[in-house]
Amino acid sequence: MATTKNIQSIERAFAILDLFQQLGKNELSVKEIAEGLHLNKSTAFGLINTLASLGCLEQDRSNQKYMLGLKLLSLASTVQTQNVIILSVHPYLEQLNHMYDETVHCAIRNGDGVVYVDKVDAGSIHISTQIGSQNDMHCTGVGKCILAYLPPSTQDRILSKHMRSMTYNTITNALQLREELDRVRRQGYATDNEEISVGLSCVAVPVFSGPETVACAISVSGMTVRIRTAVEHGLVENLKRTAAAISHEVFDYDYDPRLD
Amino acid sequence: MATTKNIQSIERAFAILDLFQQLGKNELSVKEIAEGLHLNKSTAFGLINTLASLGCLEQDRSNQKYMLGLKLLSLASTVQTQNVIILSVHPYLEQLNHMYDETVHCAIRNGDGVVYVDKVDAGSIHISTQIGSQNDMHCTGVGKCILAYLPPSTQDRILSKHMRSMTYNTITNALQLREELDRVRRQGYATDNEEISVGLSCVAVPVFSGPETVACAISVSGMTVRIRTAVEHGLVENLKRTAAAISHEVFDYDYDPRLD
DNA sequence: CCCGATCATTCAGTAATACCGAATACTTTC
DNA sequence: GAAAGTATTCGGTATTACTGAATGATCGGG
Repeated sequence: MATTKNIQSIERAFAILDLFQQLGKNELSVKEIAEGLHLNKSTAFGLINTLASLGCLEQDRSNQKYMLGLKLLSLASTVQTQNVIILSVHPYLEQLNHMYDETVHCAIRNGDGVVYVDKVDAGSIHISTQIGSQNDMHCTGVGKCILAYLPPSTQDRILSKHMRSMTYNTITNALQLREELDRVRRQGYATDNEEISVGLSCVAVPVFSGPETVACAISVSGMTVRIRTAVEHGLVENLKRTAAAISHEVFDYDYDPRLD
Repeated sequence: MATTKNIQSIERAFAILDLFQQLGKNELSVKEIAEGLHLNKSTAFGLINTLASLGCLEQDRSNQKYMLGLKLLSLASTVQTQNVIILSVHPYLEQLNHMYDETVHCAIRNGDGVVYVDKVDAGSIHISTQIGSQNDMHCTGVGKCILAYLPPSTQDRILSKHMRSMTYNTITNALQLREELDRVRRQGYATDNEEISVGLSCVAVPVFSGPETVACAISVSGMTVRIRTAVEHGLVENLKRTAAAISHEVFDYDYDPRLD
């Protein structure tokens, strides 16, 4: 990927923006940023000043600290209106939402995690996933769908990392997760059985853009009891059919979703 | 603002990201970017390569073109979970949404326009505003609320620009808009009477963080007939009370919303 | 109210960087 | 299979962005 040498100031600029996420702080001073990234104070200032003048950072006049700017929202908005996958998958999400009145997600791989790129909320209960949020692969339905079809070397790397435990039911053991991924491949869908949040379950399916190539994953999430009922009413088969339809319509790729 | 000289490569990097929005293209080649920004081809390549390795751009392997990356979604997600205004205003939006079952927005000034920073959808009809999208001030309720309280010099600059006509009812005349802004200040609320989209109306109020200082604006939008009915049932007063409550709770600033 | 401490901001010199143009590799088209 | 149009690499160099010290602003304590 990063074949040619990267431009230092751009890397540093985004490191500054990332720092807010990493430290979980909504305001940072020049000093804090400089120290956090081991930069000279005036170097940091130059970067911050540039980012501020571009609207990526904003200064709170009362305490001189900086926070993330609205320009970033605006850029994300463009992503959502331009990304081919997000755009073309959205109507299918709406359709699933109408069928079950549960929260429906679409997620794409991003590095060693997954990013929720689109969401249609249920009418009743709101699930607090954020569009754009980066999530682990091992504890989400969409994550398992994507992980299951990654090349072995990538899988190994991700599995060898520490897997955070979120609930009593999170799979944090590499061996166990491998079995789970095997099952995902055999059955053609993944579940999240209260593995990220107690009381919340989800069913997810991979969307293929080619053989063994997963473009994204879609899922239906909600209260565990409700999801169980939905599964009894054919949720899994419905998701598989939807995924196959997306593969066909959007990616011009056909496969048999094996509805057994 | 831009007091110190900006760092060139960072400006250029964001100019590249902006280019996708400006040209309305979801894919751009190195050549297109270089020409669009009058950069040397290999300079552009260096910038693009860096942005790609950071996840801000992604390359489509089939045609080598680049598109906006998911990293931008992730950054925006952080903005939404960290921005004090967005966070603290959200529950009030929910409350308004529950009362009228109409779409509720919160917008903040960004340069000479406004950015919708939060939205709660109506159950029935979905309005196609994008969180993060930049909008004109002259044809939106929230825009007029914000414009009405800007310092005269800023107002003049914005009013002197060309105002795009969106519908039969859009105010595109500076004199007429000044009258409208006067009314907004006197009445304490603004309306959008099918000025951006036919059939769609909205009522908006400014949220003050200090005397003559508008932090953001909130609005309730929907089909014109429904909004009219809501107004008859006290929508305006409700919005004013909500705005005053936000000013008090969030910004520790009290004023009399003059409910007459 | 003044003094000292802390931090943001400016400035000027310089080492290092990113920029440029040319050369090369790759793709597509005829 | 050649040619045209791109993307990508490379090396020298002018420009740039980095650094450290100086200045300005702000806050708290005496």
